[in-house]
Amino acid sequence: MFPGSDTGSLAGAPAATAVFTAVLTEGPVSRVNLARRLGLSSAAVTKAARPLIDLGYLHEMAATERSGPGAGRPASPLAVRPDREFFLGVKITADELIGVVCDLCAQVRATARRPLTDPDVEAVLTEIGRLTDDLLDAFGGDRSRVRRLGITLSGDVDRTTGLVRYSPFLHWRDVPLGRRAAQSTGFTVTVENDVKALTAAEHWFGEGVGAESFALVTVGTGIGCGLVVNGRLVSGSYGVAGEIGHLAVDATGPDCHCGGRGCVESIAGTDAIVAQVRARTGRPDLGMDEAVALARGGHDEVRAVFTRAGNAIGCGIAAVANLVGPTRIVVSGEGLAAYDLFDSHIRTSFERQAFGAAARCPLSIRPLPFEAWARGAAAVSIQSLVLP
Amino acid sequence: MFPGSDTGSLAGAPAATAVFTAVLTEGPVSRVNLARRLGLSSAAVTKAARPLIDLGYLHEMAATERSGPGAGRPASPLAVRPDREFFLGVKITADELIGVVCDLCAQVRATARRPLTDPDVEAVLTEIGRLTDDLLDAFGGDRSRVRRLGITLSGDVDRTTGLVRYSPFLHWRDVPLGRRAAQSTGFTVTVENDVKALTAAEHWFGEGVGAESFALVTVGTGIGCGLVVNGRLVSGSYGVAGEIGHLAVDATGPDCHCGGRGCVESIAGTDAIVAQVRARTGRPDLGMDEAVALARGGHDEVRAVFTRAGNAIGCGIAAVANLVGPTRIVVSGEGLAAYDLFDSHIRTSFERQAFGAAARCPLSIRPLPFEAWARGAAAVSIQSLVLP
DNA sequence: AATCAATACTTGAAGAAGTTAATTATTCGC
DNA sequence: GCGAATAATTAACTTCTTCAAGTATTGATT
Repeated sequence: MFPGSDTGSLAGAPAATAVFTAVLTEGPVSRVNLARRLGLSSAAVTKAARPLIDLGYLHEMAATERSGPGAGRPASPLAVRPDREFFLGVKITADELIGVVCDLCAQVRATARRPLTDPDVEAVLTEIGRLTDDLLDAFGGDRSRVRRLGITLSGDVDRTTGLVRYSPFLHWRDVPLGRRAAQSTGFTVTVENDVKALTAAEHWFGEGVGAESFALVTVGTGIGCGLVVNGRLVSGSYGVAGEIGHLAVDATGPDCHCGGRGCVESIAGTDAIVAQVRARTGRPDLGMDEAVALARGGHDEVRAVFTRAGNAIGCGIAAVANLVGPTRIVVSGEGLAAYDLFDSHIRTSFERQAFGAAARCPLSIRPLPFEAWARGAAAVSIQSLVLP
Repeated sequence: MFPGSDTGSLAGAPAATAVFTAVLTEGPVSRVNLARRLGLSSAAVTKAARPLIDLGYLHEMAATERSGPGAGRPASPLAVRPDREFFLGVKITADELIGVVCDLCAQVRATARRPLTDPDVEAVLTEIGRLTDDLLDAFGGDRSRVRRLGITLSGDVDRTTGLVRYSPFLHWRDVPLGRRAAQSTGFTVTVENDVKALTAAEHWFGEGVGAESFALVTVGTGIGCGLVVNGRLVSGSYGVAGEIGHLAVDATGPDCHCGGRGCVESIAGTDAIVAQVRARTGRPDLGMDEAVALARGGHDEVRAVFTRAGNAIGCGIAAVANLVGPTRIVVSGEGLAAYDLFDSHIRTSFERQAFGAAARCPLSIRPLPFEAWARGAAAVSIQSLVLP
């Protein structure tokens, strides 16, 4: 198939795939440098790079760094042409679709949203079609360069077939979303679980770049975790992986809706926090924003709820560090809007509970921009260029 | 290098390595079957198999299964010749060396032990030399077919270089054990962490065969876990992985020697159990055997200690299932001598705490024969034939 | 300015590894 | 015995990669 064809993926030639992926994720690199990193000869890199350059995916940059005192021919580092191709990303939530257009470097070029009222498959497909139209309008660039669409949602998804095995919030079972969306939109479609997609995005284009293993923790109503181990996303044999939210961290903790007890999510999930704050303040109508306001205002009992939540999250993250030993960990999600209330407790509890040198694992705690989830969807679409 | 050379490893030709590994782990298989599993053409399998047969590692078996109603030429399945080569395995513990001789199929052919009194590197090397001599004597077979030695111990080990980065129980730091043992014994030496080696053994030759992901939990004084994800052993970026013993499962639990609180090991480790039983019975001299006897005899308070321990272990295992979603899990270790006291509590707690379909993960709970640890060492030595 | 050493990249021949398609081998059911 | 079905092998070819040699470009030295 590749090289030469403008129709499909860049997969097919092992070295070409490796070269493209390395340039995409690790920025401009010289051929010699690539050869060292990939365990190839520099001749192989030269040959693998040529068709990628000819197709417009890569180009040579002017030399930047001087290579030391002694001289030598300066490198012509290879870099990605971000404008070569654009990618749509759509994240399906319970009440809306969030969409972005990204370039080849996963930079967001346009965004759009649409409310979602009906979880029926046909209705969702229709809305996806409208959203992609909106996105293309907002994008304004060359539409012929937009050929791929990534869709993500919470649930058990088979990326290779585009099948949604089970999605609780949409009440879907075995929906061939990839095939259906490809038919209705005409794009090449990739479907992936939302947390895994966000993890993949961070691994290729964010703080996880270059990490052999990596974890991304999302904090919100649910608490999830995406894992990269030995350079590959962890999928889980029974459709379950990264369920950090249902680790048991408190034997005397509350019963969780999952059937377990003392789960991280039943202590630190957004809903759980609100429930606890309501119980302690005796105000059954109170929401998250008020809870945060009370805590920031110094209400001791409410603060204690956030402290306990932060500790639970820290224990969960420490569990990830102790079990799989990621090179780095990113903590994110809409639950971190109240970031200041959690941050130090997460860190303290993580450092106490991480075993030995695992405590050295760098922890980035930061909220996500709203379109990050949709960017994750676009990122898996970018990955579909080179992954099988 | 390979094919043709009798000197080194069988690595070098990707397909040959894959074929050999598949035949080794998945028993006699026909070439066509191998081709399907490995994604190769049957021609490629034929070519890859020939040098392995010529070197005496594989042979053709007589056809066994009839291939259905309609007929066809019967397969000549490829099988491993167990006697082609033998492997030494040595596990270093705090007070003794345990050694085995295994054949190519990881069947134990001979065993030996030596007490260890001095943790000094030179002393350990000397004892390893004596133990391998004892093993060869006990083996009685063709010594020229014994060329590889695997050594395992608790601690942070770099398998690729044979470096023991840190081993607390021997007080070793940065000991090049692989190189030293190779010099002193003349064997090709592989060094690996003991739990990882046992996991690898179980993955290639035990209950983990064929599993894309797999976990082995060892229960004893320490509680550890080896993980295989996407077919590869998990190493951990900071020398930490599989530390299931230091997951926090009880926010109100005892302080652990690791600095954390409510760790599985501080509740369910052998030492922790003994300490709790001593405290509850007021008998400070009591040992594990007496504790087990009391529990079996129906002493309620002592039984409660074992129940709590089983629950903690179950929570830890559920954490593994929720995070990495292994295809199957084996629980083992000397702490399971009192297997009957744990078994049901481990299962109950696992099933309660495993999220959704993760509870379907098959759990094998069984004690280990004493030489299993040394067999793990031999297994990594067998793996060194084909792994880089 | 000419030369040298160092580094980056390219080229073409040669080799390794895999594929396809045709061929041979062996069995069952008729 | 014959045809259908399955397994294994062979041979020609494709693809990818390396090796060894050569070209390109720079800074430092003379």
